[in-house]
Amino acid sequence: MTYSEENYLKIIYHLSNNSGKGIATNAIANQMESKPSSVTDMVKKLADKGLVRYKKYQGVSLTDEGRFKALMIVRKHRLWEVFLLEKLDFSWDEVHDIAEQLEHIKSEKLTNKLEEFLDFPTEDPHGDPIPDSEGNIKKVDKKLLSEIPAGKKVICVGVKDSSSAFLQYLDKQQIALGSGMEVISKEDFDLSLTIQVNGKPITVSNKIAANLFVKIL
Amino acid sequence: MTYSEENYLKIIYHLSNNSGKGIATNAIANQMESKPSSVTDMVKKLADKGLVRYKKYQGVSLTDEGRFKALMIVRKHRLWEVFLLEKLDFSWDEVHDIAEQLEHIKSEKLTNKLEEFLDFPTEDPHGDPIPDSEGNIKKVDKKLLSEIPAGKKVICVGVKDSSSAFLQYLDKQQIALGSGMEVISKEDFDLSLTIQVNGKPITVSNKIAANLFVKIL
DNA sequence: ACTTAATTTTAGGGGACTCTAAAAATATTT
DNA sequence: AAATATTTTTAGAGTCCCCTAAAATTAAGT
Repeated sequence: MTYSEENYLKIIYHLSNNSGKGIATNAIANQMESKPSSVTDMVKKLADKGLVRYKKYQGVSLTDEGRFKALMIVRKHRLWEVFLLEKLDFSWDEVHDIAEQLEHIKSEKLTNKLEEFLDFPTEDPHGDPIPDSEGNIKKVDKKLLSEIPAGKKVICVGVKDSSSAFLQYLDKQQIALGSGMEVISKEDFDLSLTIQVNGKPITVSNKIAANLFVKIL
Repeated sequence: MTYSEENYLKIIYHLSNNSGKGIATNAIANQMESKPSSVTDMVKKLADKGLVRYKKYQGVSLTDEGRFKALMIVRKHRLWEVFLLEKLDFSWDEVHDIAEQLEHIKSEKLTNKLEEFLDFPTEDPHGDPIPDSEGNIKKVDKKLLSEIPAGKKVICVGVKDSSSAFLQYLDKQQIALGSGMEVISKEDFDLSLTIQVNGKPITVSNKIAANLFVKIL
């Protein structure tokens, strides 16, 4: 598998999560920062290799083999993120970009030894579960903060967007994985939330709330 | 810089070591496991970028900028080798191939943090010096075992070939970096050597001796 | 020095991946 | 349901890197 094929598989995997429908060419192109026509070409190639199912104009979905391959890339990505944070002292907003490169290193033995070196972590620094070497992945039940009604107490368990900008915002607000918070009120007009964190109330936009995963206590 | 350009630079660097002459197209092609015509193409590209000096039929040599870039790749390669051996418990015959991939990861910060994590090693598992972040590299004075006359006592300081096959042979003979040995005799016919190692004499072919670096005591 | 051999370069082409522009199919609107 | 808008695919082309085969240059042998 080439670097590019791996990236396509990974993105198709990330877009697959819920609905049973095929993934749209356009959606893949947006994530890949490429053009729909390029996606069509690549998707045909992946279909020839048996990694995706594809019918013209009907979108794409992963085969079992494709899903497994994607999971192995996600596995490597998240293990390297843990390594960068825990062993090399990177901050959680720096690890993603470097892991995008490291996820393509091909050596099963390396991946497994790295996992052992890190003491078999089950989550990466953004709260996402790490698949094991068989491709098993823990399903975490989590909701977006934007979907929580006023009055509920929650705990922060992950982020949807792992861009530097967003993660640095969270650092500034002293919000980390494990932070407890309570939804005080929700503004109907712009869907912004007022939440109680670290003992004081703060207001966050809907865009913020829609990128923060929480678990209801 | 692309993956391929980096490999060319690295190989030109390794071939440059002594003579002041340009490196032959053929020599590069052999190391790259590609064809001379491909080398000509790439070398033109590198020359356009100011990384090598190139005149038709005259061979290639690195510019200062090219040399620095090559040193940074070598630096990454050797640091990752140390990581694999010391932290992940790989054996010295396994680290080279994985490091060939890891050397292309682009993040100066990662390289420097890795170096710090490993406690600023000065040599890789094969005895080769590790360039620092400014591109300074220690010159080690070492000779090939094949050039040592009978009667001299030496210590093993490195290998020229780092293929699995050769390193596993050394393991089998219980020869490692730091092993002391004495040249007992040299056979004129095939240039094979009889050497005293670990208290007992063994005979090694010229091919073996020409791939083992030693320092005279 | 002249012929032969080896090396190196050019010429032309192929595969992987990407793009733009135009055509085809599907979705949406009225 | 017809017209319009959107999405998706095809067609053709460009870049990067590699190849083979043939031509040019340099090196070696007699």
